[in-house]
Amino acid sequence: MPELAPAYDPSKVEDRLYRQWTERGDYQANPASAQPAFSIVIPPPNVTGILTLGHVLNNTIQDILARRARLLGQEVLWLPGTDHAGIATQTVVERALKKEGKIKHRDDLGREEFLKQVWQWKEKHGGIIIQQLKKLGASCDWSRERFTMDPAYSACVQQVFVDLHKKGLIYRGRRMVNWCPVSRTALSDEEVIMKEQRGHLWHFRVAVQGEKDRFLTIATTRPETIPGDTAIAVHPKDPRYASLIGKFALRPLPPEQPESLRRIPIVGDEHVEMEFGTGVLKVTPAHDPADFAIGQRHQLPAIEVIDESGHMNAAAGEKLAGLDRIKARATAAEQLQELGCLEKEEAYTNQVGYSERADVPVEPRLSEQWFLKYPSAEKSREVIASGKMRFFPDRWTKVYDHWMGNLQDWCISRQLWWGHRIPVWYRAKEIRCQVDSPGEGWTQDPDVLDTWFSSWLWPFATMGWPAKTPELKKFYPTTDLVTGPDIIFFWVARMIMAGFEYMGELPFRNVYFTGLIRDAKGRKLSKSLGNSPDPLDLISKYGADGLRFGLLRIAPQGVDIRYDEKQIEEGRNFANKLWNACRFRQQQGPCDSQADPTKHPRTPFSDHLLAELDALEKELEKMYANYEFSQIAQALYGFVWDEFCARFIETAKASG
RNA sequence: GCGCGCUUAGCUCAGGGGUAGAGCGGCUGCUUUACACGCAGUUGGUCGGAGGUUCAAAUCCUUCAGCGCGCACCA
Repeated sequence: MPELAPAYDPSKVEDRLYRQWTERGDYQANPASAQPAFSIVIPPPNVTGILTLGHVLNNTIQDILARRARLLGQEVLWLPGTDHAGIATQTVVERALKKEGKIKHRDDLGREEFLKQVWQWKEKHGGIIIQQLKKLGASCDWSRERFTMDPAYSACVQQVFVDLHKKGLIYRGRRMVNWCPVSRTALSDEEVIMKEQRGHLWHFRVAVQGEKDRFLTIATTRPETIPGDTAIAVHPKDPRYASLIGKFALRPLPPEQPESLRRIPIVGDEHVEMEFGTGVLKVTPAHDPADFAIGQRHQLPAIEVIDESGHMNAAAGEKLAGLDRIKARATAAEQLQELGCLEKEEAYTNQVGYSERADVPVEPRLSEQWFLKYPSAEKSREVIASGKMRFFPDRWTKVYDHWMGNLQDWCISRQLWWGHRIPVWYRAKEIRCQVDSPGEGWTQDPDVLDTWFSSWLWPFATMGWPAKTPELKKFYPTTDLVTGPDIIFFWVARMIMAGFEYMGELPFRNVYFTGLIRDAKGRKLSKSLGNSPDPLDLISKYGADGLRFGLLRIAPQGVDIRYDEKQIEEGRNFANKLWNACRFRQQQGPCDSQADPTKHPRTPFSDHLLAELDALEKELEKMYANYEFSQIAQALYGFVWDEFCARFIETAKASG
C-alpha cells in the first residue's frame, strides 16, 4: 500500500468511491428483504433546477439517515426523483423564449409547439440536479428514479382527480380567486405572499341622492376600481350613517357615464369597521374577496373593470381603459381631483398579496375554476395532534394544526400548459369526468392541475400505486421525511391527507424540518442577490464531505442557518484531520485486520479512549433519536480531534 | 391584530436551576519526525432590559424592547 499523501485530496477519492458504491448496487433497495425497512422519499427538486445550499442541507440529512439505517442492518429505500414544477418551469421557458426573441407571448407558439419546447428544455436541463446530487454523495436508489410527468405517475394523478370528483370533493365554481396577471392563471392561497406596500389612502366624496348637501367620504387604496363599485357599505349600527342605509349615492367614475348607471345603493354590513378610515367602504365585488362576500350578501351586481392581463377594460371608462392597473391608480386619483371630489391623499402602508413566481401584485378576480374540498382532513389533523406522527422541531405542530383547522377549498386548476391536463371532457352542454376521451366530438378541459396536486401523491405514486406492489408493502409508510418548513402547507399537509385517503395510512412517521439558509447578513439566499454560492464550486474547493460536515455542524434544529464559507473550510479541515490520523497509523507499520481486539495489550490510555468511545456511542444514539444533527457532528468532531488525535495519538507517540 | 421563534465572547452558535462552553477570529510562540487544512499557549461574556419564584436563575414565571417568520377579508 502506497503511503498516503500528507493532505487529503477529495477529488482523488470521491468520484471513484461513489462509482464503486453505485456500480456494486449498494443503494438498491430489495423489497423482498427480511430486514426491517427504512424508507425516505426525496422531496423532488424542480426538474430544471440546479442544486442550492438548501438542497445540500436537506439531502445530506437524508443521506445521514439512510446510511445510518444501513449500518444498523435495515433494508433502506431512498427514493429519488424530480418534479415537473408547472408554473415555475413554464415561466422559465417562456422567459427564455421571449429573451431569444422567438415569442412575445406563449399564444404566439400555440399549446402543442410550446409544450414541445418545454420538453426540449426538460431534456436539456432535466438531468443536471440529479448529477449534482450524485456529486454530493447522495445514496439514493437511482434505479427507482421518478418524475411527476412519467406516464404511470400522470395516470395516478388523473385517477385521483376522477375519484375525488366522483366523491363530490372536486367541483367547478365561479368564484373569487387569486389571479396572476403576468402568468395569467389562477393561484392557490398558498402561492400568494403578503408583502408590505407603501402607497396612499385617497379620501373622496360622494353625494347622497335625495339628501341635500349630504356627502359621504370614502377612504380607498384602489381608486382605479371605483368604476367597478356597485355599492357603498357602512356599519348598520354606525350612528353617523345608519339612517342612510337604503338610499343611493353617485359613483364618481367613470364621469362620462349617465347618472342612472352610476347610481349605487348604500348598504349596511357588519364587515365594515367603524373606526377605520371614515367608516365608509366602497364595494367592488368583482375585484376584492371581502367585497365579493358583501356583494353576495346584498345581491349586488359585479362589474369587471380589470382584464386578465391586469389592464383596465372599457367598463373602466375612456380615461382608464387600456391602462395598466398600477398606472390607472394615479390616473383615477387625478380624475377625482379634476372632478373636485378628492378630499385628501395620505401616505399609507398596507399588506398586498404578491404572486410567488412572477412577483407582482395578485389581482383578485372572478373566474370559473376547479376546487377541491380536502379529503381525510380530520384524521390528518388528529394524527399530529395526538403525536402519532411527529414533527421535529415540535413547534411546527401548532402551525400545522392551525392551518388544518381553517382549511379553505383548494383552487387546483391552472390556466397553464405545462402540467397534468384536467380529465374533464365537454361536448355541447355535456360534461364528463374520466381519464380517457369519451369519443368523437368531445374536447378536453384546457386547464392543467396545480403542481402540488401531483406531488401530494409522491410517497405512494412513486412506489407503483394503485397496484399493490411489493415496494408499497415493504416500504410504505415511509419512515422519515426531511423538508423545509416553507412547504408545510403546500406539500406536507397535503401528502398526509392524500396518504390517509388513498393508502388508509399516514405517509411517513416523522417529519424533520430543516432551517432556512441565510447569508452572513441574515438575508435569504437568492440568485438575484448574488449571495447564493454554487455548491459545486464549494465541493471542488473543499470536497463533498467538507461541505456536508461544515454545513451540518452549523445547522441546529429548527433555527435558520447563517451560512459562512469559513465553516465549510472547517469541514474540510476535519476531513483532513481524519485522513492524517490514518496516515499516522499507516506509518506505524502493517495492521492486522483479523486481530482480536480483546486480546490486544491495553494501556491506561487505550482504556480511557475506549471508555470515551463508549460514552460517545450512547450520546450519539440519543442524538440520532432526536434528530440533533449539528450536535452529532459536533460530538464526532470533538471526539476525533481532542480525544483521539490530541490525546491518544500524542500519548502514543510519547510512549513510542 | 393573533401566534411562533430568536437575543449567551469580536463572529457563528451549544447549554436550559448549582464554578459560563465550542469553533472561528485576535494575540504569543512553534520548518516538534500524521496533519500550517497543523501544534502549544493566551485573550475575551454583569448570558437583551426590568421585575418575580428559589438557599441558588443564562436556565423557571411575568413584563418590556429589538430582530425574524407564519397566519389574518381594516378598505
